Amino acid sequence: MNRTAVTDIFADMREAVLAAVEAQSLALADEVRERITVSPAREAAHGDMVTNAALVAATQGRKPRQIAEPIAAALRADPRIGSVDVAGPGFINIRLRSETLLALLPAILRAGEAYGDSTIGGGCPANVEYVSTNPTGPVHVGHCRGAVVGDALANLLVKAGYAVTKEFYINDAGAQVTALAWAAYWRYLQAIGTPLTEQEFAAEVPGGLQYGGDYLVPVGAELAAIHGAALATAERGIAAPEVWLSTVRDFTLAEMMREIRADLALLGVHQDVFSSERALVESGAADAVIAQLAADGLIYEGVLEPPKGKAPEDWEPRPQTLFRSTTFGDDTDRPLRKSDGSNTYFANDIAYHADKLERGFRLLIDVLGADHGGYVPRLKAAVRALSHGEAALEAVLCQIVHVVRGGQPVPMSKRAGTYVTVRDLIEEVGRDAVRFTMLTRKADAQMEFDLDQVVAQTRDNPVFYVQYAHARCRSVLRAAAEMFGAGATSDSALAAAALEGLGAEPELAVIRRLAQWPRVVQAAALAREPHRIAFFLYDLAADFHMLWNRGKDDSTLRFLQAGRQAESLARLALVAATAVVIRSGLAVMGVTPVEEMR
RNA sequence: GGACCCGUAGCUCAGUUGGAUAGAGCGUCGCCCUCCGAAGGCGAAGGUCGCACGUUCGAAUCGUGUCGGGUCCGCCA
Repeated sequence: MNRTAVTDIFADMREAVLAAVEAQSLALADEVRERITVSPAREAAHGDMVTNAALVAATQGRKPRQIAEPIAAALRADPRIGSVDVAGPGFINIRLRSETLLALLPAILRAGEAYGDSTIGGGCPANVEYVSTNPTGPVHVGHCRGAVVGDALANLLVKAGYAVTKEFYINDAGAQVTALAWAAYWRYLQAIGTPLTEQEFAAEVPGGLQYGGDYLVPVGAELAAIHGAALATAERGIAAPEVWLSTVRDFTLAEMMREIRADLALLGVHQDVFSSERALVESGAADAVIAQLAADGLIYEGVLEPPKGKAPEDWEPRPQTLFRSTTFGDDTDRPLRKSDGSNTYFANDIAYHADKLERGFRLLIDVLGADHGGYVPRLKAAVRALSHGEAALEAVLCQIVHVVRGGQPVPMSKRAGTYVTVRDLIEEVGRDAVRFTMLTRKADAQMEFDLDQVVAQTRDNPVFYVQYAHARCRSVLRAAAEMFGAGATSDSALAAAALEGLGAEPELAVIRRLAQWPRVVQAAALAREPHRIAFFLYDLAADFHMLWNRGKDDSTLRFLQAGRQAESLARLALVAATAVVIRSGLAVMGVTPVEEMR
């Protein structure tokens, strides 16, 4: 649980830079200090790292280039640094001694997959809520992206030092659950041999028969096996709801949640807490939280303005119980009670988030579909009001996924129940391809999921490309174990290998990339953007594939040097460290590293 | 009418939270296997970062406006 920061050469060098700046008797305000960064050089000609320290610390009297030079001089005294120069408007370019870079390899091998762990989360209790759906059917591709993004984000936050709980909110309290019960009841009547036709049955259902998919057929059969004909009339027709509704509803809900959890398990998603909206409602939590807000003067009875330009036909002003969300930046105040006095979904959701706060979470992240974007401001307002500003709600919005095959859209019809389920998707392309591909776009960008591309074994399929790099690493290490014995080629043995033979440019390029892993983790965690991990791994794989191919032209770059064990082990340390970082990244994404391609 | 998201190479997308000459893949063209996995690699061509102002040493990134695409907007959850 407790993550400790492991080697982070960028953080180390930033400390050195700050010390060098302060040695120039430059007083740094905290906000100036914060803005000083040490980042990878964009171009190899600039060295390994660049800092903006002189640009940031410059004042009217002291121009960037003037203060850069003494800072650079101070840095030159650092034994880890090879050379330092000042360029452009006042950038300080740092080139590390190659020994400094090489020393990362044993550090990475000793740390293993813990390399990249960070303490920036500070143990902050964080709750990541994702998938949260109406339990009315199997998980389909629309939920899939949120499931993967939420799960990877939670993993990422763990790696960054947050105390994370993964949570699922079961929306099991609304009218659609009653509709689900009717649909299951229909399958039950069919199972016991009702004389009713589907049309005759549907005519009796309030709101019409929904959820026509055949996934409820087994549920109906099980109900029949358990209850026989006891839930129907003597003629096997529709009995009074008091006879069957709560029984069928509860049973069906349990079955649907079992299905959903099984689907999520196929995706590799295992959440810690499942919270029931129904349980919350029945406990009276919504009324309690409304009373709490009222005590703070944030509740009033009022009439909302109709939306401008798009007033519904049947609009008529009605007094409602309203929450002053405008106090916290929302556009309009929001209703908590319907005109019949029952609570809105929003009221229940406030109670749910109040519950999270009571459980001690200080960072709440909701992973939602983009169609909930308009709902976020009122929820943020509620969390700010309830926590008196001590906790924050953040929303990660996932845009829609279009499934295509060979450029043609795959039709999805929810009404017919034939829409693409996660189960179908995983059967076709595999769990790892689904998870990785879902993370190859920013969450808030629309995505095309091309069924053909994600199984293609070419460079334009990032899943394959990254897996291939790892498989190549493992392949070399297997060959090395044959050659030198498994004892000499384990990660721990390689961590002790002498590294003098290393240091050619393509090798250093890989090590520079490995060096970035901790700061990638931090930046991705702070931005709540797990997709950055996927792009980092793709870049690392590219560096590694390049090195591999350079070995074809230049035999000194080959990993296995016949008859030269010391040189081989030095290169194997680089290979093993690369494999470690790929595994570390894939672990965040929830993707299995493969030993060989098939 | 309003809110949120997006707009970067012919196409699909990154861009390290304000840094230097804006990067990948696909597609096009030209190369590299006697050799650890060529399921790969190297190179060339391709750009007014939608547009216009503004903020400052410096803008794809921040602000305002505007155009285009998407999502949403009181008793649905």
